[in-house]
Amino acid sequence: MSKTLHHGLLLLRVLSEQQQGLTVSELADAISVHRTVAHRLVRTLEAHQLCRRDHQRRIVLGTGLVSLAEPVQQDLRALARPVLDELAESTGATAHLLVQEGVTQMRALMVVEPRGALVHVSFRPGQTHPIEQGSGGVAVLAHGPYREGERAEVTEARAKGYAVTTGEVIPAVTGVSAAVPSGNGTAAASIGVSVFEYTDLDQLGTRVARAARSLGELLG
Amino acid sequence: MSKTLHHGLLLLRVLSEQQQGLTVSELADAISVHRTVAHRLVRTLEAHQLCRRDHQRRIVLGTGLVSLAEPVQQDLRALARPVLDELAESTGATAHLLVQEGVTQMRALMVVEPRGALVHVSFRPGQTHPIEQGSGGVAVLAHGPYREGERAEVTEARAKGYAVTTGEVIPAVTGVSAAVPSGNGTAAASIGVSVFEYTDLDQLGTRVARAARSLGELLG
DNA sequence: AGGCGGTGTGCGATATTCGCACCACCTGTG
DNA sequence: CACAGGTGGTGCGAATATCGCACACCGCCT
Repeated sequence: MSKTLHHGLLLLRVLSEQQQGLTVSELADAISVHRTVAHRLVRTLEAHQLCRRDHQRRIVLGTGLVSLAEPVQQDLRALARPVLDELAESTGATAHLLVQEGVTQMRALMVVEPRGALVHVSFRPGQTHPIEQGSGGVAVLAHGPYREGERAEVTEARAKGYAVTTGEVIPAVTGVSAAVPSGNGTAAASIGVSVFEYTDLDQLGTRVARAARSLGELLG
Repeated sequence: MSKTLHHGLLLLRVLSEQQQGLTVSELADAISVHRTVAHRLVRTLEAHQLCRRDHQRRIVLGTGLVSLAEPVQQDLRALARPVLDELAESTGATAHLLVQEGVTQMRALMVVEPRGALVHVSFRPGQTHPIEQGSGGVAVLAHGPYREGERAEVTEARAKGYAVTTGEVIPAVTGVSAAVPSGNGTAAASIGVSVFEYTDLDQLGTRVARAARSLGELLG
């Protein structure tokens, strides 16, 4: 593992968690390197437009990152867009696409908020949470074979075709998700909705499951 | 400038331009380093989830990038979202938010496509082009003082309040943009629409200019 | 003036990286 | 079946890029 690159990437992570901007000294402290080291790293990041100085000369993330992030899972996102749009519109709830990250985490890749809904759940793409928690991870786990000691919610989701959890990722918010099947039988993604409250859970579940299936078919 | 970090960031850029995936050897050739060096850099990037192996073991960008890119210009994007939505909806054209990058470039930060339009322009956020070309850059230049030898389009845009160019960024596409004023009189961003053809250019211009002004007021 | 906190820059010591050599694996081929 | 040619991965000594001290500068406040 490259130490210098590692430190540079740590800087980016620190910057992404503190969007109000940081000084070089603060960055150096945050990743436990000498101030001059952080300074040289920042210069390099600036040259790639991954960070810049704001109006107060504090260091913030740069717009080059949107260019880098755009192609990430481009095919999946392009296909998921209309599916999520339709799901958000028909349910009036916030629809999301999650992908498995490693073996223990799920990451939000897309979030589509419904138009016209007076109140709806809102959260940002990029967020991660343990795969055992939340309806998306449960749905992905339920798409795999039965595992000794799995959560009851996983077993139930395998039977029903969709997963439901409440308050595990966002307090007081209920998630309803289904796994997106990929060609070889595995599932590394889920589609779902997040709601504050619901009336007909089963109807929500079948709609989510249908959206997940249709995305799976689009993926081939 | 840190050489190792520089090389790692070059790898990310190469990966972002070739989304079909690359091998370690190809990456090494692309940035002119030894294969083992590229290998070590890739390992470090993988550890930060900035790249991963796809189903064919080829190296592609990782989802960690969406977490890093999310907070970029978060305040500006959050405020611009409803303005762009309204602009795209009312004009039936693709609306975009561009920001100045350095002194010579403009970068697309947001693109909102109209809903329900049968045909519309589509392009990806993150793209950059010279500030002299395209309506967005012209609008930003026109917001500044008169400069000797500036393009006629800039002078005209300063008089009209919005800029119009055709085929300078995307062939056969006409852009109509206005600068987003920021508090201290400078403009580092523009709002605009892209159309294949238009009927009432002046109406389009006034709508764009109104959207840009309203975003400027939101920014304070 | 003087202290303080931040930024930026040479430069020598040394820790880090470089890149060769080597091994393992897969695949198509004579 | 042996072999060539491609990729992936790993020790390890030599080379070099990095580290971090020391110094200078700037703006701000007391």
